[in-house]
Amino acid sequence: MKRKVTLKQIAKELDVSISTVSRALSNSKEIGEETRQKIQAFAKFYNYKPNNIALSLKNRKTKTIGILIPEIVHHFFSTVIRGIEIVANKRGYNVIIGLSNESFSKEVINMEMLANGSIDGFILSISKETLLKQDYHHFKETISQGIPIVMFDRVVNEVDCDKVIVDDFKGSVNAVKKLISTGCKNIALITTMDYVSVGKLRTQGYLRALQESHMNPKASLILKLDDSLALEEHLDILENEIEQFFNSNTKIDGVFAVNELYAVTAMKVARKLNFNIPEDIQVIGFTDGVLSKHARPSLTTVSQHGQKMGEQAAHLLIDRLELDDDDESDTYIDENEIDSDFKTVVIETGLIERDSTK
Amino acid sequence: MKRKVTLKQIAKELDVSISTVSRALSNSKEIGEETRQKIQAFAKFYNYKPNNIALSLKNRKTKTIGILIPEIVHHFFSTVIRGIEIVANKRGYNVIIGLSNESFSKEVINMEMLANGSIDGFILSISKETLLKQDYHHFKETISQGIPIVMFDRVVNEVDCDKVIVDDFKGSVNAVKKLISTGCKNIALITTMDYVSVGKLRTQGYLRALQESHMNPKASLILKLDDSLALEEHLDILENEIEQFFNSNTKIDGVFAVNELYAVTAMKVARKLNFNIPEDIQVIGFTDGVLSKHARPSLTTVSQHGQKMGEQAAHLLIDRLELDDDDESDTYIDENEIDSDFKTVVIETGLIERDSTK
DNA sequence: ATTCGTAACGGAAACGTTTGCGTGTTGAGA
DNA sequence: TCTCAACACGCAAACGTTTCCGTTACGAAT
Repeated sequence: MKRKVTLKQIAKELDVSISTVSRALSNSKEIGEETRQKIQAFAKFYNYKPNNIALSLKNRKTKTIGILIPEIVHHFFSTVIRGIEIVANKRGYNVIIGLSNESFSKEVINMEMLANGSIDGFILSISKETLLKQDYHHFKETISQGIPIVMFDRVVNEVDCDKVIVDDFKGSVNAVKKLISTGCKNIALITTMDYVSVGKLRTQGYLRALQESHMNPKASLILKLDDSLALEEHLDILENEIEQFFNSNTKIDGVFAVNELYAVTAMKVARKLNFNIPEDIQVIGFTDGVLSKHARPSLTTVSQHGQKMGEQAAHLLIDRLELDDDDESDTYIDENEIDSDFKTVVIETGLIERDSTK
Repeated sequence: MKRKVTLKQIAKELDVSISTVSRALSNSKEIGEETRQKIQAFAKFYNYKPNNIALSLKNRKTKTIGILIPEIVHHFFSTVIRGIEIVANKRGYNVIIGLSNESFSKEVINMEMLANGSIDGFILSISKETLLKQDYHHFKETISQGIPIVMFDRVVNEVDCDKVIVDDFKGSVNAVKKLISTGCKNIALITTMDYVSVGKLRTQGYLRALQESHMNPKASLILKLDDSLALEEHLDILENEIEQFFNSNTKIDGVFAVNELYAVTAMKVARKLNFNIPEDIQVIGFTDGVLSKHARPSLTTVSQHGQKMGEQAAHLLIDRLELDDDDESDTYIDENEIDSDFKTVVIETGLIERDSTK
């Protein structure tokens, strides 16, 4: 077991000082040609690599970014991670992952763990419980400690930071308009409780689309489901809920669902009730994941472009990190300047038309 | 922007020495009651948290484990990560993720980046390209540097380390036997090229099951597909391949596929060719993911229990890390002892019976 | 011969901790 | 009054780097 070789060991072995070794390896021309060659050869032979931790301590930056998400077994989130990882790696950063599991306390704990020097900045999506409690102190404290945050998808106005979102509102409007334009008269909405920002926006989009087409929204056409039903374990309950919903609204000829699972379940129920898709009922979902492609019939969805969101988020964060490098000067003057230029990047959604619509 | 407070600052502010502050905060009884209270109160007020990087440098351990996987947008891998994260967090570790994207060089690069002090140990699944090249020097070097590795799912005999696998062979045998016992006479196998270990084992399981039932395997019933077809972009090509396969083997009444995608695609093709499932053709897949639950009909699968694999892997790694703590003594004597007790944990597969089988 | 510039290198601080050891003060026992 | 614990605390090293600031030696210029 040959431990990694350090500068000190090289120095001792070659009978020079540590600083000479360090300089020789960084090709400083302060060191004589001969010694430099000797040191570099020795270092290469013993496969010297500088210790990251020591560098982090010295430079006061870790070159790693922390990702904090509610759940990882989730197509959307994992595509975002992939996006982040790609640009992070390309720009010389590592990513470290924390899962909140939709829990407020886990989010706080994780955040504090990583904020103690482990990472340079955060990219995160807020947990449901946090959104419910509307307690954002941990984000604000982290930011005030000089650790930048970039939020994606589930964001919140109360926190000043860079954000990356999709236009949930516009995406929904377009989806519902598509249903309208293909003849739907009674479009149902299957959504979640309002507290998760994205659910709310998608609901608003649905309403706006109806309004713009001079159609009256009916409460009976809106099904609000508890989030826990989205868990795989409660599939049957979800199915029952939707079946009841369908049965008490026989005229439904279009469904807009705020996520993939609701949409495919709606299709399943519709078929069970002997509706034909898309002839009798058309269905559109939000979030383009694996299910949409393989459902029968394949599902028309609003695509969120998770990977692109991740890439954008990573760029935003790293840009800010490297910008901060220069202004280490502790100039209090331009704090306002800096505060004010937080960006919110909006990723365009797309409507991927498949077989569940005409 | 209030930077994180350090021991030094507290010491200065309270006019004591750094060591006194450190001891007071760790409740050392070497420090007088009064000073201790004062320091603790001050620290709490300014929300002092020890700097992780400094601790890592001092303790020569980072309390974070590196995960290296081929792909993250993949149900199986993300469940494994979830498993790892859960026990890692519970035992006080963080996880940092690297993606090889099935590329040998990215695997090496990522490994070297993290091995330079960033992590205490690895949990990984080998990339396809690495398996093809059969070049495992990076694993061996990492291990010889004192950084333990735990491999899961895609493992390899050439490297001495802890491993966590599912019994691909036995799982496949059971699946195929299930098909046989329900009357299938001509069972097709849809698999990948042999170089990925798991594909090979599953193929062997298929053959063994036939053999034990005194059925002759026919080459015409085995479809070996290129891995690239598993990508979502090439769905149609995949579909065509399978359709041709079905057309040239009209007697097929059972299908065993080595992954979920091949299985659902086979079902899609079968239905298109007007076969009824499970009456005319039964189908079983490997890997229980989202698709299996929501396919029509729902797919009977061999479940891999990814989360459990992750949990086991994390336990194995952390156990070894904390064991190594004690034997820092540089005793050369028992190196053999230690080398020899590498464990290979086998996770039992289960057959989840759904509607694609009788 | 003295000064000076410069090439080539070493010392030490700093990043933020922990910890072994040393040291000063106090009180009690002889 | 002297000695000696015990107590309460400070110093400094160490983890592995980088970098600022010396210091030495030597040849050249004055």
